Amino acid sequence: MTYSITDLSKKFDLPASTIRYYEKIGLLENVEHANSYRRVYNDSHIDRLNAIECFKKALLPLDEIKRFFTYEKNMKANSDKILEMMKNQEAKTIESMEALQTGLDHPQKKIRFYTLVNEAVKNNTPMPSWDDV
Amino acid sequence: MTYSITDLSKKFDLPASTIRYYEKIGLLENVEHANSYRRVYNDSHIDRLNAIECFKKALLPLDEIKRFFTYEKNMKANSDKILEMMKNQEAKTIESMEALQTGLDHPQKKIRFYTLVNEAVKNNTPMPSWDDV
DNA sequence: ATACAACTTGAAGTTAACTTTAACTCAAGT
DNA sequence: ACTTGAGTTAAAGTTAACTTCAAGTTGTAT
Repeated sequence: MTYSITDLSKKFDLPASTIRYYEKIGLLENVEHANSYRRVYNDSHIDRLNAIECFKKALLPLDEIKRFFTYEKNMKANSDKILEMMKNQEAKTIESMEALQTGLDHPQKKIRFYTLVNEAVKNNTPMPSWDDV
Repeated sequence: MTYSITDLSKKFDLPASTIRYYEKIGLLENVEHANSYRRVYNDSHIDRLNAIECFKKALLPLDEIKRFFTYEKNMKANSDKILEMMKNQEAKTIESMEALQTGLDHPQKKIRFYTLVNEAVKNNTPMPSWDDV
């Protein structure tokens, strides 16, 4: 099964320019150019793009994602490095999630406060104070 | 109590250039310039920077943070907008946390797999397959 | 008085991850 | 043969959030 750049563009909801860009920076490899012109992709590229999208969601920068694929090519020799990288990323992600939670506290307090403000405005009752939340 | 830019720089672990930049884009307001020269900050700026750092952790972009402060100046008139903004941000943050979790699944499976690879290499036993994780 | 450290300015430079542009190339349909 | 549409290239432009730079200013210590 082969795919055109438009097929991938639709499948992954990425502009064709982005897919070309990923090839340019080495994230997508071994892309055939039919008649030395148009790009032709196969299932290995589908797998690769799935992995890229997954890592992007995990907030890995593209150069780290690329480094992962480089290591993965010889996983026997690089399993240590991959293991370290993944554990590292796991730690970062958890840290990031905790930061998000900390960041949420403030907005959530604001939400409670401004809900009270809204009610006060609507019911023409006295404004709340921060002690009320 | 007043503070120099270096005081704030140390307190918030931000380069002075960043603090000047925040003033430039309107995130820090009403900064006195002593003798129309050096910047002098007060406790309101400490509060503001605390809020900024909090929102940054919650991954709010600087222009949204600025918009928040603008609304907050007249919270009675803008409580609706603030409320909407905060709920919006809460939703985004939760979405982001879920994406992080999804992104973690892949690395975590890799960790399990490469742990097995590591063991196989060290013990000179057969390599694992993906079905083993 | 003068040197120096700490500060100032506006403008240009940086990084990541793309996007846009301009000019070009095919293959297929009319 | 000609147009069209999908694809190509290299290079320049974009956005966010800063950082760096060059040149100038001020209070304080010698």
